Amino acid sequence: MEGPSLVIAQEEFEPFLGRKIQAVTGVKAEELKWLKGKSVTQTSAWGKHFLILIGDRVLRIHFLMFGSYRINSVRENREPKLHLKIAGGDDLYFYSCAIKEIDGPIEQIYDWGVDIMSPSWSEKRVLKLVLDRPEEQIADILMDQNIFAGSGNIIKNEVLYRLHLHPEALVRDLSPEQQRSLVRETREYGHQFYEWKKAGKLKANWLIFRKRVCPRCDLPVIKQPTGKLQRFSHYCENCQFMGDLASKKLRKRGRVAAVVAAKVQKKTRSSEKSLKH
DNA sequence: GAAAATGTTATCAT
DNA sequence: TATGATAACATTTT
Repeated sequence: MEGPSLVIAQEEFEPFLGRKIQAVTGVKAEELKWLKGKSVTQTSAWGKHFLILIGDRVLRIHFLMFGSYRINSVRENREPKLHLKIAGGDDLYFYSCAIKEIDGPIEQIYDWGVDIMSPSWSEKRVLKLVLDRPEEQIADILMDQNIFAGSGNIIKNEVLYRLHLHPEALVRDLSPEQQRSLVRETREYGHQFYEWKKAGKLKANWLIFRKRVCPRCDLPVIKQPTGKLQRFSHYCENCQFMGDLASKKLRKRGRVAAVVAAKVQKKTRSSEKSLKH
């Protein structure tokens, strides 16, 4: 689950705030039985962390790749990690997720300036963090939760495709404009993701992720692990480039090579000339 | 039915 | 001590 989905979760949990927890069951019930009789004060989200505040205690839920939650419906043949029975007859279920109590207050442990979904998101701060890592591949940068909290593999691939950037391009090979648009577009796409997901149209709007051919040029999509993280990248070799500075360098190298070739040619010609004499 | 995949964390090795 | 590789976890989709 990526960041935008957690914002939706947070909205869906609002009706249960301040209502008494009548019963706690599920795999983690024993260690979480202290929840009984209490009520959720607030929920929050930072990146992919779903935070449940109960007074001054904080539960952190991470859905990882396969986690899910249900409100007033159960998943068949599955035991929830946690099931909260709420006064008034509502039920909250958490499946296949990592639940951990953490030490608050959350404002001191989380920096919302890097959360792509937060109103406190700071372009300046994020750009600085990106520029601090000139040698890294941008595919790795977009998965780094300390820089783009909430961004995941879908967001990574879609953003890079939209910007015509190759996943293996290095931060330092991007022009300053490209570096800035990388930062802006990731947040922008996160919000787009949120709207599409709420409308049930997320998959319909994927351009490159899990696609067979490039929607722009019809060539086959490359799918291979990239960077130090070795997560799969989906990209088009024809439409995504290594960055403006990288291509400038290549062009320059090309020009230098051409000049050298011309010199060699000239030299050869003149030595041929002197041989004739 | 195998393999990959909206991902992170703990543990062991270097 | 820090960095890196590997395993563990868990379940739907391809």
